[in-house]
Amino acid sequence: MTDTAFDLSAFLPYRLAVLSERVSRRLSVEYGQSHGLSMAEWRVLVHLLCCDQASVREIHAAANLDKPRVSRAVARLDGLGLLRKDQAEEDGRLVSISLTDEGRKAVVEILPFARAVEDRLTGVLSAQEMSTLLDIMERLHRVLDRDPLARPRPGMNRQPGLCERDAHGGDHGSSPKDRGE
Amino acid sequence: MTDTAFDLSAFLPYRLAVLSERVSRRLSVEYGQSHGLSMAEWRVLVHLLCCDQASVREIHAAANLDKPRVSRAVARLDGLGLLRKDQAEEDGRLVSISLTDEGRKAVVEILPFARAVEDRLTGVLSAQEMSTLLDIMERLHRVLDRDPLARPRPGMNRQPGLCERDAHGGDHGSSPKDRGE
DNA sequence: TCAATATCATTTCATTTGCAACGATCTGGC
DNA sequence: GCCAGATCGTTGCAAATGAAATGATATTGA
Repeated sequence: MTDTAFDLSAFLPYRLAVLSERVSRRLSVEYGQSHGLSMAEWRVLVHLLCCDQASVREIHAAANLDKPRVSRAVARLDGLGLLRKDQAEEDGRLVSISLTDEGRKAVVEILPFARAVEDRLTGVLSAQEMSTLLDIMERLHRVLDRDPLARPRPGMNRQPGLCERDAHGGDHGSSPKDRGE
Repeated sequence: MTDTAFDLSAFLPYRLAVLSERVSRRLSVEYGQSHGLSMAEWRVLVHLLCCDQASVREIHAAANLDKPRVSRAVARLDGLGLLRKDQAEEDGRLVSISLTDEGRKAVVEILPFARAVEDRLTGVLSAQEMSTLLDIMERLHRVLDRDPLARPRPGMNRQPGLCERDAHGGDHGSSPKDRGE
């Protein structure tokens, strides 16, 4: 048992972290340097572009950001005039968040550059490799889905490509408390 | 041109970030709850187990941690008695960092659990899928290697599995300043 | 109707983070 | 030998982070 032999650089969690961080940082150049946005703010804007109207909770669930981060990102974007916060009519607790024209303009401006970063990455993969990669990632997620010590998977639990529209239709989760949100 | 259609959950950088963060957080349970270590501290210990003796700079380069993080992690681990800081003889600037027996004991204790997390992940992949995944990740890195706006790739630049032993043999980098470290 | 509980968004607060600056040390040219 | 420039590790400091607390609103059940 050669238990003391361990190569960090071959450790899958480490490799994933290194690649992911490098990609994320490269992407952040596109929304950071040109528009002064943080990653959280970028994700909020992108999600709103797709969903058109969402609550803090929905963004939290769909963009892999904890609630305080969403709340602060939304507050700053509101101050910048990139989005609007309206009180939801059907539920006084919810905040209905939607892009302003200026906000939409900003995202649409950034989008091609973000796509370009992604395209350069996917450009070195064949269609089948891409499909294999997504399949592998999905299966790794499923391992964690079965692991009680792992966090629940964010967003994209339901049909992919569908932007959650069931804002208030009751809670799907099982945990009784506000814990962990 | 359907420019306003954009699904965050299908965006590769986002998918990578979500998976990586979930895996990292699951792993952190193993070294965090049992030994009260942070991710930086865990990586420092693991690197030392392999390299046996290293400087802050080497750990910084090999473990994907910026210099202040390494410095602080090392300081805390020193306070916990898990490692030792000696002044390097050949260069008064360098600090020679090495595990204490207690430190080695701690890593070796954690290692099986870390491996178990990795094994559950890799367990759902065939040998060929694993090989494909590593190949794909390597190619994605190479895209960023060619991108001047991306960060240089950390560590594992040289032969994989080789623990850097060229502590003071001159600088390999090209940038003239202390910038970005 | 009213009390008990749950959910939503925000805020509080202690900690962590990361960039830049710093002092100390080493190297190379003169 | 000596001085300019580079590198090493640490620290300062402002900003980001995240767990828990808070206040407000909804829902449930008696």
